[in-house]
Amino acid sequence: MEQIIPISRAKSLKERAYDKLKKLILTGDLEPGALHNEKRLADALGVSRTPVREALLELSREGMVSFVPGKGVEICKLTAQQIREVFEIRRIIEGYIIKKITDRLTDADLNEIDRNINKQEKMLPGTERLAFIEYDKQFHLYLASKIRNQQIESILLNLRDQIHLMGIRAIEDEYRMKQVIEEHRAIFAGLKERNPQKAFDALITHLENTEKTISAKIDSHEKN
Amino acid sequence: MEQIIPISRAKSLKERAYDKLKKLILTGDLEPGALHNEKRLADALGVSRTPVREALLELSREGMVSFVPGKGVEICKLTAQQIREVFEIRRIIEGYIIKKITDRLTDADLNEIDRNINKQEKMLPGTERLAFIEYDKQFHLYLASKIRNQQIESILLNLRDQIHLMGIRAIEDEYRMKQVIEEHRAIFAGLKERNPQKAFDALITHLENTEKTISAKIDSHEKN
DNA sequence: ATTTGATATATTGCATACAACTTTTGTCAA
DNA sequence: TTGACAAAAGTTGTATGCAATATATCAAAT
Repeated sequence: MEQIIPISRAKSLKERAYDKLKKLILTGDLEPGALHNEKRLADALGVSRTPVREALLELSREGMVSFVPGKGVEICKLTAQQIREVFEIRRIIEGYIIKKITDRLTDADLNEIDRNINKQEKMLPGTERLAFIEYDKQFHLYLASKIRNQQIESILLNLRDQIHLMGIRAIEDEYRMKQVIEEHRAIFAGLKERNPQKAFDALITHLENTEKTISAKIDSHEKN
Repeated sequence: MEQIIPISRAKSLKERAYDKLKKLILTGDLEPGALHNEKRLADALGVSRTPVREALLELSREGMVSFVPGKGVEICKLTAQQIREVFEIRRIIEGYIIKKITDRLTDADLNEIDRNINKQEKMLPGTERLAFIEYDKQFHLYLASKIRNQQIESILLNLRDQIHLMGIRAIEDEYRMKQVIEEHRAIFAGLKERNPQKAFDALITHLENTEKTISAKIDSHEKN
């Protein structure tokens, strides 16, 4: 029996350019609102314009950058409207998911979720925002994976980049991090008790609090 | 005051290639499962590979085609799983939308919806599937536009192409077309009465019936 | 007959050159 | 000083050629 999916296929230059650019955006090294052109980005990455261009097209579809005719590509800024929209979608979809999966989760699933929360908590004193956000992503996407609907998963995966971008700006203090862990635990409690409504309510509370935190931070940043 | 958005800006070759290819796929002229290569498609469209390639990348992201290494691009087939997934998302999102907009719709909105249904009905005797599907699209997207969440609209817009593909195969008889119109009227009735639950129930019924029709057709087609 | 390996063929991936378009700059006139 | 207009610079859009890679073909050996 052969391995169908290669363990680690060689990545194309386009994919590497995509990964690299996305990372630069998500870490904030490419500042929102800044203009860049394909040539300069290509030179910086040491490749030609072609793969960079294709990577940028992909990023523009995801809303990370936008092409400005005659000027270059702009690293997208977060707007209050965008935040509102993202969290409205999350409440709809993630809310639906959690109700549907509550009594389907196995003990192994519950353990996995519990482990995730514990690891996130242990890592907390260091205040490594990027790692913290990564754990948050795992928590939410793990729940989504249980619904067995790839298109829903990919919708949430796309939103994740925007959420990451928001998180990187909003989660600056350890206080909110502690809150997040408590809120995750509340969701977990609902799941463990096989109580869909409780899990749902905890999730909505969590999403609303997160949205508030982010909105507050963005508003104060926008005064420039 | 200048017009910010040009009335009809010149479309790039990439955009025209995208439109053309999409049309060919949606009309069924490019058969599902068939393999094509960039060169041949480029020649057929009378442009170079570059814009065609970028159009194909866009289409692959929308799930209309998929790149098969060393062989070409494959026009995607519809699977039973895909149908199930699309309609699950529609129930979640469109269901949420209709509840939220019911008591926000103006009289003008209601008239617009009514006109849409009437036009669709009038056009019916000719049994023009493509036009019929277009009216169906307008009906559902008009409701979606009232929620004022661009990201939700774009999610549904993306699904629309898949729905179109399904519809083109499933809506073969005039009987189902008449049913669709009745179901749209039932949704409209709920909206006009400002009764969210009634509108919601009618929508869910409509979506479930549509899914059943499509699934039945696809199942019988798949026996080959 | 089957498997193995080498060769040939087809296709994409990438680099590069050029054309078309947009913005910016600078000059000249009112 | 301001406005219009022309020239210049910068940027993307597109075509094309070549390299890399994957698949298909065919012959030879087991």
